[in-house]
Amino acid sequence: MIEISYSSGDLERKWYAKWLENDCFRRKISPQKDAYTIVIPPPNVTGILHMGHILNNTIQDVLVRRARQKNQSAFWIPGTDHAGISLQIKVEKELAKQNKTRHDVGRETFLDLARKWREKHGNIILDQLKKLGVSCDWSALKYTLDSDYSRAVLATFVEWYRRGYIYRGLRFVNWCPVSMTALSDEEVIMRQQNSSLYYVQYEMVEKPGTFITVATTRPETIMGDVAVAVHPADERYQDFLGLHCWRPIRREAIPIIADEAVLKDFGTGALKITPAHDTVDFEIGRRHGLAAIGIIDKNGTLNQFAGLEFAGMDRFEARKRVGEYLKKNGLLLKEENYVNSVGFSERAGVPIEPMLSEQWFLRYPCVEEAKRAIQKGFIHFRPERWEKTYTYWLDNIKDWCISRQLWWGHRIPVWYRKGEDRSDPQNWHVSVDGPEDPENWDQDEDVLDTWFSSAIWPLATLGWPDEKAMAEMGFDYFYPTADLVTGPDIIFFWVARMIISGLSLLGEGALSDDEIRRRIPFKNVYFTGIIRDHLGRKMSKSLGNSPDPLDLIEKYGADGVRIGLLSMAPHGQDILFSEERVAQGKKLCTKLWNSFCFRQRSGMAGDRSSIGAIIERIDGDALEANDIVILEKLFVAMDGFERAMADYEFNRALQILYTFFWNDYCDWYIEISKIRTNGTVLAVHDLLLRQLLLLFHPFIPFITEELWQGHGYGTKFLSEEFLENGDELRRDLSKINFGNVGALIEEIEAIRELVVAVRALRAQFGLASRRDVKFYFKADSAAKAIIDRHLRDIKHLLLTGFFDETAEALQLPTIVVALGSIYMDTADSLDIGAEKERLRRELSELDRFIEMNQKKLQNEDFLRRAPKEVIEGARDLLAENMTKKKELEAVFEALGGGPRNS
RNA sequence: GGGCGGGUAGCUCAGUUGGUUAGAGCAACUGGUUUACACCCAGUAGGUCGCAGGUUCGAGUCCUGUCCCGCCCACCA
Repeated sequence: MIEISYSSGDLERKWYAKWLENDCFRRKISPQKDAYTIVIPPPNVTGILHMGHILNNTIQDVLVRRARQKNQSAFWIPGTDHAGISLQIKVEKELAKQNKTRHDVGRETFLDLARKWREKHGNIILDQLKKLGVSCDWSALKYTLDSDYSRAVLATFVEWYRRGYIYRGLRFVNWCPVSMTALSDEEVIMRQQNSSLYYVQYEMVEKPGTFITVATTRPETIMGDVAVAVHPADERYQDFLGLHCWRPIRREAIPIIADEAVLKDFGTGALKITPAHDTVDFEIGRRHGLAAIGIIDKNGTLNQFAGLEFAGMDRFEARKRVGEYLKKNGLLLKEENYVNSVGFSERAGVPIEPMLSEQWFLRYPCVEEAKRAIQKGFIHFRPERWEKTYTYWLDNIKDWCISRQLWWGHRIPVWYRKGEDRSDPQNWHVSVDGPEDPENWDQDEDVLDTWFSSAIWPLATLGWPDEKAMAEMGFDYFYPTADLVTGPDIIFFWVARMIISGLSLLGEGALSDDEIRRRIPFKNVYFTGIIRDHLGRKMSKSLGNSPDPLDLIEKYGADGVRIGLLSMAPHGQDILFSEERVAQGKKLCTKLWNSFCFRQRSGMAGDRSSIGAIIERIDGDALEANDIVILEKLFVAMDGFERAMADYEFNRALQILYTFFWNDYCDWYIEISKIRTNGTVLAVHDLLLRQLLLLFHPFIPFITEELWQGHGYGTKFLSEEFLENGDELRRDLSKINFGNVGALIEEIEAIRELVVAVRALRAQFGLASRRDVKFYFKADSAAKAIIDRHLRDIKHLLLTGFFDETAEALQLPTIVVALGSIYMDTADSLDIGAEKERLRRELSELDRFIEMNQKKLQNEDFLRRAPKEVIEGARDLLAENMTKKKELEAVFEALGGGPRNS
C-alpha cells in the first residue's frame, strides 16, 4: 500500500540501499545481450559536487537505466581523477600555513600528505553522487593513481616512446610562474587585457642623436634584447639596416636586422628582439644566429642578467620600474593605452611566461584516423556541430608538452645514468618498472600532465593493458563504450585524446575502417550545455551564484532535482538555472504519487498486474470512447517519447510524458472515470500507470520504484523490468477491438471543446462553480447522438444536472462549438446590453478570420498551386466559422439586434 | 582576424520536410476546500517571431544582407 503523503528523503535512502544490496548495478557479461557501457567523466578528488555534475550524471544515469530497460547489459564505470595541479596546490596551501614549502618537507613526505588529503576528502564527491541515485557499478571503481591504473599510464608512455611519438626537447613552453610548471597550450586561456604600449627610443650607435623607436607591451624584457628588427621592405628603415643601436638598459650595441616576420604597420614597424621570452623573437633570433638572454626566472622574477637594479624584482613591478626609468632618461617617447590578449594559466590565474625549457613532448599518433573516425560516423557527436571544432583542432594539432614540474602525479618512467650527460638518449632507461640497478640511475623528477592519464580512461578502467585484468573486466564485451557524456570545454583536453589513445594503443600499424571501429573508445559523445544562473553568468564559487546541489536534493528530492534539471536542459545548449523548475520537478513527483493514491482508493492492483494479466482484466465490451482514446494517446506519446530519446532530446521527451500524464491522464481521464469505476476502467488505469512508471523511471528512479512495488506491479525491481515500445504494447492489446480510433478521437476532442467552451462561458459570467445552472443545446442529429453518448460525462464535468436539447435559439448567453450551440440559463435576469456586447466582440473576431480565409480562397494562384488537403482545410475552416457566425447572429437578433459595430 | 551557437509572450523554451487563427511551463490576473492532489482545479490576458530585403499561392521556418548577445580558436610586439 502507498503512504498518503510523499516524502522523498526516506524512500530515496531506502531504495538506494536496496539496489546496492541486490547488486542491481553490477555488470553482467551476457553474450545473448548487447553490452551498454558508459565511463563516468572522473570527477577531481578535490572537487565538490556542483550543478554541472548533477546534470552530467543525471543524463548518464538516465541512459544507463534506459539501457537496462531495453534489455541491454549495462555497465557504468565510476572513478575519480587525482587532479594533479589542483591537489598539489591544496596541499601546498596547507603547508604554507606552517610557513613551509614542499621543498622543505621533501618529496616523500609531501606525497604522503597528498595521499592523506585524498583519503580524507577524495570520496566525498562519490557519496554525493550516490545521493543523486547514480547506478554505477561500484565494484569497478577506479582511481587514476591506483597501482594498476598507474602501470597503464606508464605503459602508455613507454609504448609511445618506443614508437617514437614521445621525445624530450628544448622548446618554448607555457610557463606558470605560480605553479612553477610548464603547461600545455590547452591550459592557457587568452584574456583581453588593458595594457600599455610603450614607445621606446633606442639611440643609434653609428649616428648619435638619431633614434629608432620600438613599440612594446613588455618593457621589462628590454634587458634581454639582442637586436631590433624591421621588415626588409620598410622604406623608413633602409638606412638603419646593418647598423646598431644601443640597448637602453644594460647599455650594449645590438644590430638592426631585417626579417619578414615583422609587421610594417604595427606600432613603429620596429620590433625589439628578445629570443628568450617570446616565441616569434626566438624564431627571428634563430634565423639570424642571435643569442638568447634569459632575464626572467621560473618564479617570475628578474634575474641578475636584468641588472642589479632589477634583479629579484617581480616581472610586473619591473615593468612599472622600467617604464619610470625610461621616462626619467627621456627614452620613452609615449605610452598609450592598449588592449591586447594575454595568455593566463588556467589554474593559477596569472599570465603565463613563455619560456625556453627542456620538456617531454608527445607527437600525437593516429591524427588522420582520429579524423576519419568522426568523418565516417564511427563516432557521433551530439550536437553534431562539435565535430567541426574537433576536426579543426586535429587539423592544427601541435605537439603536447606532457611533463609537469610537480610531484603529485605519475612520475615519468625515465631514468638517467648517474653522472652522465642527460641529453644523450644513450644514457636513458625507459620502462614501467625501472632499471634493474636503480642505484646507478636517477629518475626524472617530473610527473605527467593529469590529462595524459585521463586519455586512457576508457582503456585502463577496463583492465588494459593487463590481459588477465581485461578478461576479468570483460574488455572485449564492454569496449568500445556506448555513450560519453561530457562538456564541450574538454573536447581537446579529454575527448580527442581518448580517441587518439584508443586508436593508437590497441594495436600497431595502418588502420582499416573496421579496425578503427574496433578501437574507438566510444560511439557517441553527448555534449551537455553549461549551467548558468538566471542572468546567464557561469556558476562559480567566487560569484556565489551556484546553489548547493545537496541542499536542492534535501529540499526537492533527488528525483525532483533530476527531472527538474533535465526538463530545463535543451539539447546541447546552455542551461539557465531556475530553482522554480526544480520545484516543478518535485511537483510532478507529488502529482504522480497522488494519482496512485487516487487509484488505490479502489484497491491495489494485486497479483494481476503483469501486462498480460492487466489486459485480461479489460472487458472489450465495457470499453468506452474515453478508454480507447486515452490508450491511443498513450501510444502516440510513447512514439514521440522514443523518438526524442533516440535524439538525446531529454527535455522534449519529458515534455511529451508530462503533457500526457498531467493533461490527458490526470485532468481528463481521471476526472471522467471518477463516475465509472468498474473493473475494466481500473485495469485501464493500471495499464496507464504501469506504463508511466516505466517511462518515467530512468528520470525519477526512486519514486517510481516505490510506487511500482507499493502498487503491487511486481516482485522484481522496476529497474529490471523490460520496457515495451508503443508498437509492442499495441500488439499486446491487439485482442481488443478498438473500432474506428480516428473517429473516437474526434468525438472526444469535440466533447472536450464543448466542455472547455462552456466552462469559459460560465467563468465570464462569474458562475464557474455554481451548481444550479441549466444548459440547453441545439445540434443536428449526428451531433446530438454524440452529445447523448457523453451526456453523463458532460453533466459531471460541467457540474450541472441539466443539459437538455432545444429546437431553437434561446435568448440566453450562448457559445457555439463544432457540435452546436449551447445556451446557459442562470435563472438570473440577463443583462441584455452586456451580453450583446460580448456577442459583438465574438462576431468581430469571427469576421476577421472569415475575411482572411475568404481572401485566401479567392486567390486563384492558391487554388491552383496549394495541395488539396490545404485547400480542403481552408474550406472546412471557413464553413465552420460561417456556421458559428450564423448561430451567433441568430442569438444577437433574438436579443433585439441592432448595430454590430459599437 | 576566423569559426560556432542564440535572438519567438514579462521569464525559460517548443515550433518536424514552408501550409489552418504561432504553442507549453513559470510568472501575472479572475474564480474555486467538485472526497487523488491548494505541490491542486477551472478560466483570462499577454507575441510586427532582432531588423531590412528576396524567393513563393503561402515564410517563425528557405536565401541574401544587417544589428545585438554568448562561446571557441588565432604568436600584431
